[in-house]
Amino acid sequence: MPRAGLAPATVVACGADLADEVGLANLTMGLVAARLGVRTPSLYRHVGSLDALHRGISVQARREFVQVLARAAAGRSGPDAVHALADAWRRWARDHPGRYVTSVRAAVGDDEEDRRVTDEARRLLDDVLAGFDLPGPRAVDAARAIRAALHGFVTLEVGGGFGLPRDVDRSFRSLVDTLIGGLRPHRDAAEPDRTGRPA
Amino acid sequence: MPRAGLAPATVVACGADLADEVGLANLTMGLVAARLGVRTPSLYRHVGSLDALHRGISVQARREFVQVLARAAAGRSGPDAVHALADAWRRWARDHPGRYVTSVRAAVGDDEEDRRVTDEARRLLDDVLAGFDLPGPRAVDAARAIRAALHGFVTLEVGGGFGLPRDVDRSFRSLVDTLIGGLRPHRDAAEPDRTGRPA
DNA sequence: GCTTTTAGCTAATGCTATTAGCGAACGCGT
DNA sequence: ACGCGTTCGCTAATAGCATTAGCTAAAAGC
Repeated sequence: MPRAGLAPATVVACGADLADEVGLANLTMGLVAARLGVRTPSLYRHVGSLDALHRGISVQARREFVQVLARAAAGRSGPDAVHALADAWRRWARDHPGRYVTSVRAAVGDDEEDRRVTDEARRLLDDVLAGFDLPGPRAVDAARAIRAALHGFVTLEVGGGFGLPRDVDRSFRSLVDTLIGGLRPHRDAAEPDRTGRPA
Repeated sequence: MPRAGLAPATVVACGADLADEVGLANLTMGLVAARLGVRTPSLYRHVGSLDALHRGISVQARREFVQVLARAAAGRSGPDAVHALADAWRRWARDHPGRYVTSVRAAVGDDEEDRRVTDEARRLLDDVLAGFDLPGPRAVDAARAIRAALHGFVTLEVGGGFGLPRDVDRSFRSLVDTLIGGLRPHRDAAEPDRTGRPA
């Protein structure tokens, strides 16, 4: 019997593809094995468990995701960069729903690779926000706000959470504009400008 | 053998409690049965399947959630109402992580009860936003923005997505303020300022 | 070529959801 | 109080999935 020539990365990559196709919740060891032309127990030579497979997919997904975001934001700055980042974020989540779900899970503390790619993502967002000259704590708040808002939006969108699918593009742009509006460096604490226009 | 006196609502309520305690993903028919002092197959007299139990929990959770939000926003208006709503939203999600996860799932079309409570939630948010005098389409965008941002924030928070647990309160307030900042009625469409610096 | 490692296989275990079918408990009308 | 049909909770059984044990043969190193 000729060997299949698998490797951990092969199994993880296949799992990632399947997660996008059938949904992470329906991803099964048997499904991965079938696609790889192999019997289910054979996978355990390459990934320790289904949980380990999830973690592997998560790390791979984050790596890909960060790269896509970095490419989108490259050469841009300010609001332009934020819009580019947001659009890429949303598109990637829509194109890779399974990967996206895994990518949000908190990194397990003991996984070095995991921590590294997570840090990379944080740095990317910091870089995009650097042009706004926010003081330290406000930069943290801003990064969290953008992460939360974009994540929430794409989660609701792919989950069918929005009633009508119509005009979702416009709603997304509006959300991103609102976030950008909150990036003005002044306004020390928690009482924004309630009277004037943003620019 | 004396009967346990179960009812669909009993099983669903117990499932909701357990979902909060052990996480929705770890909610099992056997667990619910054990807590109710009953054997697993007995549950099937009251709920059709594990999936049906999830749907039941979802509807109950949404009902409770909407009521909490309504109570929080009652008697307030404008930014004050938005803050109250947001704080209640976040607190409820933290106190009921299992319920919260189910509550976000898209309603299945054929469930009348489900649709009703979902509409109720939408109306509540519309009411809170009514004080901002937003033109129709902008009100839709605003509602979606708030839903997305709050949902994303609490999801990341309960999932441990934020690196440091410190200052999360401040970040949340900052996010809500930013959202409120985006609720100013003018600014006709979705093209605020894409060229210069935000302020 | 021979040996040591290791990938992939079959067989087996355990957990979970779910169904079938039994006997007792309950509600109701008399 | 009594019978009677309905319904509840139970045991037994089936099926799917994750995972482990242990065999065999391919691959890799000498």
